[in-house]
Amino acid sequence: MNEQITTDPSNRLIDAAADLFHARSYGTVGIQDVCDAANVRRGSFYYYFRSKDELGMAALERSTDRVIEAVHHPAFSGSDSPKPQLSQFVDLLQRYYADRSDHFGVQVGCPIANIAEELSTISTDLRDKAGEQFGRIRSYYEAFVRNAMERGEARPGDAAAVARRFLALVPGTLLQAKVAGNATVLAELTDPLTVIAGLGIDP
Amino acid sequence: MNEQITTDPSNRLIDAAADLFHARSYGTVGIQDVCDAANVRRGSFYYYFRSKDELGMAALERSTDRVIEAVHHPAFSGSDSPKPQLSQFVDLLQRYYADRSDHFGVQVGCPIANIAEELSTISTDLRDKAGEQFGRIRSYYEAFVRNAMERGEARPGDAAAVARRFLALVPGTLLQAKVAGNATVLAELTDPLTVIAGLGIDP
DNA sequence: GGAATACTAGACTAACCAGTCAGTTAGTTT
DNA sequence: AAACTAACTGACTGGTTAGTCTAGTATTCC
Repeated sequence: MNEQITTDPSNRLIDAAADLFHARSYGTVGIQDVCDAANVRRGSFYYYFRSKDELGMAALERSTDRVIEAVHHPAFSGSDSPKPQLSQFVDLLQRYYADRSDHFGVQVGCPIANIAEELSTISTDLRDKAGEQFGRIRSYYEAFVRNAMERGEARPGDAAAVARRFLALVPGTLLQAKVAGNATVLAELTDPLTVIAGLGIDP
Repeated sequence: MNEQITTDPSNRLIDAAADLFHARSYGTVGIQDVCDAANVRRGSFYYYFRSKDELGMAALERSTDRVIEAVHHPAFSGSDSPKPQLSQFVDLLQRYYADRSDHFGVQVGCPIANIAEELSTISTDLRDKAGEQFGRIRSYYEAFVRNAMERGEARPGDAAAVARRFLALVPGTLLQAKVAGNATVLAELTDPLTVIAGLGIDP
């Protein structure tokens, strides 16, 4: 599905790593595992990456690319008004993580949070890279909130602050789904996001 | 501070493990490290615990004990009205994590989320134990919200659902603090918690 | 055709890991 | 004092790890 033999080895390694780190963890996935999944010989690995950390950073970026492409971009880039945008966002989010969890055979959480939680206190490089990826996602939230405010459909205020709350709530909810072993909590996301953004305060 | 030589070896191991897993991660902390910190000989470890996972579960419980004792219990057990309770909660939370982060020399996140994120897809035992610990904390939130609703100081509704949102938002915010390397986002917690709970909706 | 570059690959190193086990010590019971 | 037992220990095992090294092959450019 993701690991075609047609792409170059470097990309295959990144794809495989993004998958494996997401499904398991950084620590429990060895370079050998990634190479096996990417159909690359272990000796060749260090031709493409200087270290496991470097692969981890590339995998973080790849994971973010994927989720933005599947969820944030389609949900927030249209010309819909904020409320349907938000419910489409939650819808796509649910679908994306249902797909991933199905594919891996286990309920997974946010791939960035996964690595960030495991390694932020150990590697500043990976911590910074994770922060960067969260920032990419936050900018989608911020644009959404700012637009909603400008349209007068959200309570006026600090759009950046609201975006930070989105960014805490969404991976937090994904973690609860992961711990519960099912995705039911994700369905409840629309409500608190709506409330936090102060959407539809006009009645 | 936590590791007195006066307590029994089992408790010293659990305390040391809770600290080390919190400061680093489950995977990067070896049994040798825990034994060194607890002043227990490595051969003795398996007299007290059957496996590293068993120690991990005990450490999860210990971490929850600590944070409840320092934050949730004092904040929510008094007879204060909901609003000051909530602001005291955020206050104590900030203080607790400032202390821990100072002690470890690095900004840490939620210790339950730490292990849960790393291992939920790998060990169902640890996943369930983490879920159990989150449940203990959730019950504090739920009691708080239910009380606020009964007092008529919060928008009536599903107290359990609101508690679940608290449980997503708080560790989520702690993760953002960890990734940022500082605790500034924690100061912003009162506001979204208030809004989510629908506190003070009377004006 | 020959040289340079891009890429592949397996063997190897040195360290580390969780877990086992045979055995010792210290204290109590009979 | 002999037998028993709980507490404790260092050495060991089998396996895995990230990363290095060197030799090889394919491709491309001159």
